[in-house]
Amino acid sequence: MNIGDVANRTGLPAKTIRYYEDIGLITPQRDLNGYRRFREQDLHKLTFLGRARALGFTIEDCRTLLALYEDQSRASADVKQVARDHLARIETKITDLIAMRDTLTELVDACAGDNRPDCPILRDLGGTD
Amino acid sequence: MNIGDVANRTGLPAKTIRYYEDIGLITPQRDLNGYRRFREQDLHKLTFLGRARALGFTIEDCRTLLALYEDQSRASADVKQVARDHLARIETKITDLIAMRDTLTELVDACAGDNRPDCPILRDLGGTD
DNA sequence: TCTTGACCTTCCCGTGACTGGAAGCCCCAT
DNA sequence: ATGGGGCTTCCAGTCACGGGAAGGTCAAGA
Repeated sequence: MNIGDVANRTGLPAKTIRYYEDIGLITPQRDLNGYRRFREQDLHKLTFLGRARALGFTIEDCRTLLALYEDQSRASADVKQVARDHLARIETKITDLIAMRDTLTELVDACAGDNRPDCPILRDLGGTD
Repeated sequence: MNIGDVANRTGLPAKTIRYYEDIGLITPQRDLNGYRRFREQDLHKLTFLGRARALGFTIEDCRTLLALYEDQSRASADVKQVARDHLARIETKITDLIAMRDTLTELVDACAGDNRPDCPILRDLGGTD
């Protein structure tokens, strides 16, 4: 299978697939003409990577998870730890974003949004209290 | 005032302040020895930038907001629009992150986290349904 | 057989908002 | 004069790709 077919079947852009090879996440074979030749195993890995990335895991997390995935003697505790760390980072991000959202919502609500210059948003940012 | 004092008073790293000058957000004067000399006006702008960045506005948003801030004849509607667009982006991010969090939480909860290899997290990622 | 167009290859640059570090100048105190 | 801290510029790296150029390959149609 060529990269275009793999891109179609995995939903990953060809560029991304090449990038994943560059950084050693996958190692597809090569045809005589230099084209990458993907086997089912590669497709499977790429699907794995696509899902892990969709869950927000970093590339390095993905590398770890992929290694665990392939290691039949892994301990599920190791996988769980990676996921839990990632979950904690996500929780932090959500908390931060919600704080931003709340502040912004207040400011937006307080702003008349007309053609006059007076604006609580700018007042807050400028610290003109 | 030199950059170190400004960094202390604004809480922004000196590197960041230099960067903001590089990209034209501020234009401090220079002493004869080449040192940046900051006036109150610069400090005020930097504080503004610090707050706007803390609310997650992009640098380009900040550039726009700063221009509006300095424009005495602005319409508050323009400010509000920038803030509302940003708010919408934040809401989207929050939604995405919450979806990730929920999925991850389910997976983490389902994983025994012991020394056996069986793991629902990897099963899900691998799509072995 | 030739050509067209879709595919594939590598390589390099750009993204956002900085951060780290090197090399070197400046200033003040001892 | 020497030491230490602060300042300067410039270059490179971050993360996970995306855009685009220059060129090789392949299958189908005229």
